[in-house]
Amino acid sequence: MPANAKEFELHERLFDINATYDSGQPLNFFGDYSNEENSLSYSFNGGSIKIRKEKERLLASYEGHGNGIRGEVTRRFRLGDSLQEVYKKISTDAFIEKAIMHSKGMRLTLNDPWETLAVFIISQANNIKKIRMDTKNLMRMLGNGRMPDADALKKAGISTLRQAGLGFRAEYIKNAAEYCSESIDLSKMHGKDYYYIKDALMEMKGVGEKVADCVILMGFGNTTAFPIDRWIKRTMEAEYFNGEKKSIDAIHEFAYGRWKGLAGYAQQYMFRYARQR
DNA sequence: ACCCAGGCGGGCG
DNA sequence: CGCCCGCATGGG
Repeated sequence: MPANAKEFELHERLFDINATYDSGQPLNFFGDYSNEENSLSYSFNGGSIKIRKEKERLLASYEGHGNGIRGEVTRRFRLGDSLQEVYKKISTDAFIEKAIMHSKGMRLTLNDPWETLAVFIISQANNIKKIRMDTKNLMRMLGNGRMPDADALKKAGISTLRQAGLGFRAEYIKNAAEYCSESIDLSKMHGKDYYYIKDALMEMKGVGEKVADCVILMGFGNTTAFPIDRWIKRTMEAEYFNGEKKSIDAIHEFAYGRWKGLAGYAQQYMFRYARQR
């Protein structure tokens, strides 16, 4: 650790760093994980934050100038949420309990809304390895190692975006970048109503219900949102509907009825469990 | 060689 | 509505 990186302890024991990283959340795409020291790092305010565990102690450090790092980490990993309380409330049946046990200590993360929107546009009909690769390409080519903001992406040519590996999603990203730098200000939408944000996001061509729900959950922190991708749809149909095909609307209704304002947590645990099984 | 991937828009019946 | 298809690209 460099001399200017002061390390401090966070008093949270229920935190599985590997599960949190390896969960298809935005930090899985623009953060870095080290196997040797079980640490997760990501850029913040021109510097770099790293969290790691030593025995059962959770430690964080920051490389660069700045303060408020404790607040950033607390907010980013939702340390204000008691996972024990969350588990108690969403443990409605044996299946979800298995999913929870499988990733016990996985934190839901709260990320920058634009960055969340961008990575989940890239995620369409894509796999996690390649989403990560595409994201890193954008960071290297257009963002000086950080996720490029809407302005930077707006100025990029479609051919550049295709070079980054985005394929047909290049048009969607370009479109979203224009919309977010000209027509709406995502940073002013925190705390707004679920449907208000959802409608605003879905104005963009290339942003459908799934991507919008991901942004509401992981970009705005509304845990009512329940993103339904192909894994969740298959899993929900198998576990809760006797294997019958169900519409997205029907699954949403069921999930909200069952897990209420914590449906997003249930979704994240189910997603990781389904994918790793 | 083939199939799949944290979808979405558009066209068709 | 629901269904199906193409979309671009790399990994298994």
